[in-house]
Amino acid sequence: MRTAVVAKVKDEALVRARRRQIVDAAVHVFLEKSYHVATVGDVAARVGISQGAMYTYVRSKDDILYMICDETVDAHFEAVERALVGLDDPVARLEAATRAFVESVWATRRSTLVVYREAHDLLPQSIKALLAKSAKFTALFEQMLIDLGRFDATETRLVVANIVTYLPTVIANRAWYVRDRVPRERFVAEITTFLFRRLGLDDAVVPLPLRRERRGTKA
Amino acid sequence: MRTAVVAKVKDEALVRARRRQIVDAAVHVFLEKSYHVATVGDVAARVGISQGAMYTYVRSKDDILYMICDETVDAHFEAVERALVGLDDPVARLEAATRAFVESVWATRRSTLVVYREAHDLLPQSIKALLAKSAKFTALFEQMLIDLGRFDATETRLVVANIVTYLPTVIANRAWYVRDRVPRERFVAEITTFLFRRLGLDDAVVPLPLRRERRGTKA
Amino acid sequence: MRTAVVAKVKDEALVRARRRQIVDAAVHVFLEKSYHVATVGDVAARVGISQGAMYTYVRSKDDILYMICDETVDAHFEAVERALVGLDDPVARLEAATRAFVESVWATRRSTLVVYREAHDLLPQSIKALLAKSAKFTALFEQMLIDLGRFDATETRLVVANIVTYLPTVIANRAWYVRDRVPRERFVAEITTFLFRRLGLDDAVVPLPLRRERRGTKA
Amino acid sequence: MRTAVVAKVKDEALVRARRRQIVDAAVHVFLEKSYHVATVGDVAARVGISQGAMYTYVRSKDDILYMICDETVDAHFEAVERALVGLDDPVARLEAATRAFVESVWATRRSTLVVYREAHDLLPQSIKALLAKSAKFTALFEQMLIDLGRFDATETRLVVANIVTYLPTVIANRAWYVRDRVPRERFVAEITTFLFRRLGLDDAVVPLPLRRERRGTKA
DNA sequence: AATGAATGAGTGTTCATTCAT
DNA sequence: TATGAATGAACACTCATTCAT
Repeated sequence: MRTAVVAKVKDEALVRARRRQIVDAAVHVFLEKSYHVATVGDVAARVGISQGAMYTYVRSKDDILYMICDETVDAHFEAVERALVGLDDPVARLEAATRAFVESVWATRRSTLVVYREAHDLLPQSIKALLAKSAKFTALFEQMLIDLGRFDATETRLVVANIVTYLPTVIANRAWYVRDRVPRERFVAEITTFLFRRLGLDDAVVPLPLRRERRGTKA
Repeated sequence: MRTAVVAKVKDEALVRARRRQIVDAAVHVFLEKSYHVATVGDVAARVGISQGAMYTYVRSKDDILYMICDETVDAHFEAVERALVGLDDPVARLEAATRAFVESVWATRRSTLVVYREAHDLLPQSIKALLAKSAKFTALFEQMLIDLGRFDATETRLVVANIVTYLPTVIANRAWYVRDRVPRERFVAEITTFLFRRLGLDDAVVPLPLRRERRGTKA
Repeated sequence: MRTAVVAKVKDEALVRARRRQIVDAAVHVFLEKSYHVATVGDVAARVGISQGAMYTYVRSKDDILYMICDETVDAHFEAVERALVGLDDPVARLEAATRAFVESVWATRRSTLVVYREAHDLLPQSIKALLAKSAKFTALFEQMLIDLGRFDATETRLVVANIVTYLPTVIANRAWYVRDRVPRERFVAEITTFLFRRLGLDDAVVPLPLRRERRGTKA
Repeated sequence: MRTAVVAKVKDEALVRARRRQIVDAAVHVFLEKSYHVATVGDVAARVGISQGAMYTYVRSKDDILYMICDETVDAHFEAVERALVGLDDPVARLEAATRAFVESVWATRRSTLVVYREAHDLLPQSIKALLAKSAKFTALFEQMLIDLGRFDATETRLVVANIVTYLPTVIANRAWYVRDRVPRERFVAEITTFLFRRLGLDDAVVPLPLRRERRGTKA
C-alpha cells in the first residue's frame, strides 16, 4: 500500500508551507507543460528552491502529482460532507451534495484539471491509493441515490459514474476553455441544473437557468 | 507552419498501409501507457517492424501522435459534411450534423480518446496545425447555429464550445468507462438527446430517451 | 531469484565479444578506482563505446560487477573439475584440485581481486546468486576432505573455509602487491605447499618449496 | 601532503570525545554498509548528532575514514613497540613483535577490517599519508628480520609483506567469518604458529597448535 | 526498404557540504 | 557549539533518433 507523503524535515509548519508552494507551483507547471514534459527542476524553480531541496519535502516526482490529486479529492469530499450536515430529506441532500461538489470543482478547477489529465500516469500504487479514497466518495453518492428510491441498481451506478467522473472533467475542461469569461454563479447553476434535469429532478428543486428563460421568451 | 507528415520512401501504397498500421498500433499503445510513457519501440513492436523502420514512415514521435489527431479530426469533419449533403432546413441541418458527429466520435472513440488525452503534448507547431484544422470544423457549427437564429453571439460560442469540446470528451471517456456494455444506438441516442435538450431543441426533434420512459414506469 | 544477465541485441557473437570487452575494461577500471567511484561512463570509455551502448549489453551497473564475479567463479569451478577427471585417490584428488584452484586464481588474479574487494557491494539478489554458485564449489572440496578421512566435521568446515575464502584473497592480494616480480611457478608452488602443510599432508605429496631448501643451506 | 584532521572547535576534550564516538560509529556503519554506500548522515545518526555537527569535528567524509585507518595503524605500531621494550635477542624480538601485532589486530579486528576493505577509497593524499606511516612499521619488521640473519634481501621483503599485509587481512576476515565463536587465545596462537612455521622458526619457539594434536589422535 | 546497433542529450534522484540561526 | 534546511554537482539510466550495412 502506498504510504503517505513524508518529509525529511521536522519543522511541521515549514513542511506545510513548502508543500502548499510545491502543489501550487506544480499545478501551474503541469498545466503549462504536461506532467511528463515538466521537470522536477521546473517545479522547484517556480517554488524558488533548488532541485535538491524538493526532495526534502517529497520522495519522488510521483509524490508531487499524488499530493495534487490527494488534496483535490479531499477538498471535494470535505465540501460535500460539510454540505450534508443537518439535512435529512433525500432530495435536499442530493441537491446540496451536488451543488457543493460542483462548487468545489469550480474552486479547484485548475488542480482538478491536472487530476483528470495526469492521474493516469501516477505509479500503480498511487493510483490504487487514490481510487480507494474516491471509492468512499462514490459510495456517498450511491447511498444518496438509493435513499432517493427512484433508480434501480444499474441506473444508480451509471448516474453516480456520471456525477463523479464526467462532471468534474466537463467542469474543469470547460472552465479551462472559457477561462474566466463566465461568472461563477452562472457556471455552477448551469451545470447543476443540467445534472438535475438528467436525473429527472428539475421539476422538484432546481431554479430555472437563464437559458430556459430565454427559450421561454422565444417559444 | 507544420509540414505534412512525409515519408522517405516512394511506394505510395506501402506508405499508406504502413501508416494505417502505425496509427492503429499507436492508438492501442497510447491508451495502454500514455504517450510519454510509451516508447517508439513499443509502437514499432506492435506494428511488427523495427524501430529504425518507423523512421521511414514518420519523422518523429510527434508525427505519430499528430497522425492520430489529424486523421481523427478529418474523420469527424468528413462525417459531418457527408451528413449535410442536400439538407437546407437549419434545424434539420443541425440535427443531422450533430448526430453524424456523435456517431463519428463513437466510431473513432479510441483514437478520439487519445486525441483528448494527449494532444496537449504535441509540439507547438503541431498543435497550431491541428487547431487550424478544427477551427474550420468549429466554424461549420457556428454557421449552423447562426442560421438557426436562436442564439446571440456569446451564446453561440458557448454552445459550439460545448459541442466541439466536451461532447467528444464525454463520449470517448464514457465509452471507455462503460467499455462495450452499452449498445451503440442507445449510447448515441442518449448523447444526442441531451445535447438537444441543452440547446432547447428537444421539443422539436429528438425522441425521448429510454431513461425517461423507465422513470415513467416507476412513478 | 536473480536472472541471468541478458542483452538487448540479437547478434550472439557480438554480445559475447562486447561482454568480453566490458568485463576486461571493468576489471581494469574497478581496480584503478573502486566500484563505487568508477562510473559506467569510465567503463564505456575504456571499451570505446558510448555510455548508452553499455545498456545494450547489461541492464545495470550491478550487472557489470556480477558478470565479473560470475565469470571468475565459473573459471575456478571449471578448472578444478577439469583437474579431477580420471583421478580416484583421495589425496591425489585433493592435491590436483588445490593446485588447479591456485593456478586458476593466479591466472585470474586481477578479476579475483575485484571479486574479493567489491562483491560486498553487489545487490542482495546478486550476492545470493553468487553464493549459490560458490556453495557448489565449496561442497566439492568438502566432499574431497570427507573422502580423505582425516578430519572431523568441524575441522572439515574450517579447512574448506580457509581454502575457498582466504586462499584466493591472499593470492590475489599478494599478486597485487608483488605485481609480476615473482614467477608464476614459484608463486603457485609456495601457496600450494603452505596449504598442504597446513593440512598436514606435506609429508605425503608436496615437494619442498624453495624457501625450505634455501634455509637448509643457511643453517 | 595531507594535513592532520583538524576540528573547528577549541575544547580539546570535547573534540577527543566526539572523535572517539565518530570513529566507533563509523566502523560500525562502514562494516554494515560499505564506505561508499554509507552516508555521512548514517554515521551522524549513530553518534547521535546532526549531520551538520559532524563537520565541526571532521572536514570531510574522507577524514572519517582516514581517522579510522590512522588510529588503527597507530595502535598496531604502539603495541609492537611496547612489546619490544627490553628485548635484545633477535628471535625473541621477532616473536614478541609478531605476537603483539597479532594480538593488536585481534583487539582491533573490526576497524582493521574496515582499513583493509576500504582504505583503497581514501583520497590519494590520504593514502600517501597512511603509507608513509605504515612504511615505518614495515621498516621495523624489516630490521628485525635482517638482525635475524636468516633471509636475503628479497626474501626479507616478501616475508615482511606477508606479515604486514596479509596477516591482518586474514585475521580480520577470519575473525569476521567465525565471529566470536573461537576463543581469542586459540585464535592468536594458531595464527602465530603458522606464521612462524612459514618462517621456518617453529622448531625454535612456537608451541604446537591444538589442531596438530587432534590430528595426532587420528593417525 | 529494412535492420538494429550506436549515440548522446536529458531526467530523476542522492548526498557531501555549507551556512544562517 | 549545534542544528537542519538548502545547495549543486554528479550519476545511473532511458530513449528518440541516426546510419552503416
